Amino acid sequence: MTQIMWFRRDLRLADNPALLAAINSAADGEDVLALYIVGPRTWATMSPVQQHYLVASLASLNESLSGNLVIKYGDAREIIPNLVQSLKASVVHAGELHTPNAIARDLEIARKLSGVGSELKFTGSAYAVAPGRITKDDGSFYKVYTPYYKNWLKHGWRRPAEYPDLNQVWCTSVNSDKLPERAELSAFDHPIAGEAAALKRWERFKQTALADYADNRNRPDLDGTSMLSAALRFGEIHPRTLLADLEDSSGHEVFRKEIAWREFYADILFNRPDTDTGYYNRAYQAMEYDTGEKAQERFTAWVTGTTGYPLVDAGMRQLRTTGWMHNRVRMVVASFLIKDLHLEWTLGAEHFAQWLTDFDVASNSHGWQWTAGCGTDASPYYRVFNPIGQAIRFDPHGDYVRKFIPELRHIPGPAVHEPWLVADGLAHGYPEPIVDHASERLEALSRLEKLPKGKVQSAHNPRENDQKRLIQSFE
DNA sequence: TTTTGAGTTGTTCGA
DNA sequence: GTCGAACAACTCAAA
Repeated sequence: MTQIMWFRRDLRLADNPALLAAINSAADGEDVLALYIVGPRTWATMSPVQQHYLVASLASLNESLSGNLVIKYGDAREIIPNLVQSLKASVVHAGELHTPNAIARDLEIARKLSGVGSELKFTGSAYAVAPGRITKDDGSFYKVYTPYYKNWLKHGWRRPAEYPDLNQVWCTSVNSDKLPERAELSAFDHPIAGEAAALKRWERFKQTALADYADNRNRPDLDGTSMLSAALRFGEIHPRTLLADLEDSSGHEVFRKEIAWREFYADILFNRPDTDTGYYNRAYQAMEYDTGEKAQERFTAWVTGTTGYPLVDAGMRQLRTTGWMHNRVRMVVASFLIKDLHLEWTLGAEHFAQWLTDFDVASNSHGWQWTAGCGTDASPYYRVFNPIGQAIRFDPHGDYVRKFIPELRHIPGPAVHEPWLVADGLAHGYPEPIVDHASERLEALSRLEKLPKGKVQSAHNPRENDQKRLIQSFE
């Protein structure tokens, strides 16, 4: 008999309750299969940076498991039941996932397993407080961040789980599949994947940047953020591990709130699964967007970082070359796509999904919807980012822009943010602005005013009962 | 049921 | 250059 540990978004050994459950459940004579499954459709839509990061993270996990990680390539709906039958596995252990597609898939697998006398058992999740657990007195979920945060704090979380005993007998009778070839990476630096690298980065962030996080987190020109987003997305480190180290000072508090934002958006998506790609506030479906050839050209300029707005272009190029973009810049490029180019936020969300190594459907979709105005925030309609104002404020010396835009490196200081005002500023091929921000801002405001006023329409959620049933008691 | 205060991240304009 | 007001109306949470 075999216990199966199915790694998904928890590519680590430390503080991994599902792994602990698998090892502790293995009775005398039972081994444990450490398994990861790469889905062909997922793989095909991943950017080169995402593919390389995943492969590196799996290699790191495999090393921690002394080479006993088995990687399969295919549909988990087939692979899991087949392995259960061939190994006569009694239980498949996993950390619970809370996004709509994962819930549907896990439910299907759970049904298949129960049909053959086995079980898909969830222990733990990717969150300090699992989605669905924080509710108001009437049982409904919070739609505003601040009261959610207060209750999230009050709810609290467990201490990190103990380290597993690796003197476990691992199942070695299953062979790994070979993954398809990967596309080549750009020459830029990329984050180092793996649990050890994540812990090291956290230690370094704590010592160098956490104290000033409240001030510096908005500065893309500084090394002021944790750079742990990809590690959190792949579960190389658990938010509990971070929270356990935080104190009461200002920088620590702001960082704690960022962790809570991640959990808030996961909770919103869990309760409104239609918002993975759909509008949270459906009144905005009536928004007027540009279409046609000109819109297509503008979208291409946005994607390739050739809009003529240096901060926007630096961010878009950082995304494609490193697989990451600073949070402040994400808001600026999002605002630019939606309010300056008048294109639908879903286009931007899809592009981010393809290129961000830290892509997380809840944070991505709701981050975009926040900017678009259709998200949970009661965003004032007049909130339109000025791409030049933001650049001068948050990249005050122009260092960030020059790093990612070689055509502008000859312009010193903050003048780089308005190269068309500098003699020879556009001499190295950098384009003129493709739109005029001042007039596009007014255009965006006028389109927003035309939207019908109305209550946020909550879609019926046909999977609600299934989701409630899947909530385990760990968090 | 009604009421009250609050709601991540902004910009512009005029004094 | 700095600073406060204005930019809508609405939903949400809690009393």
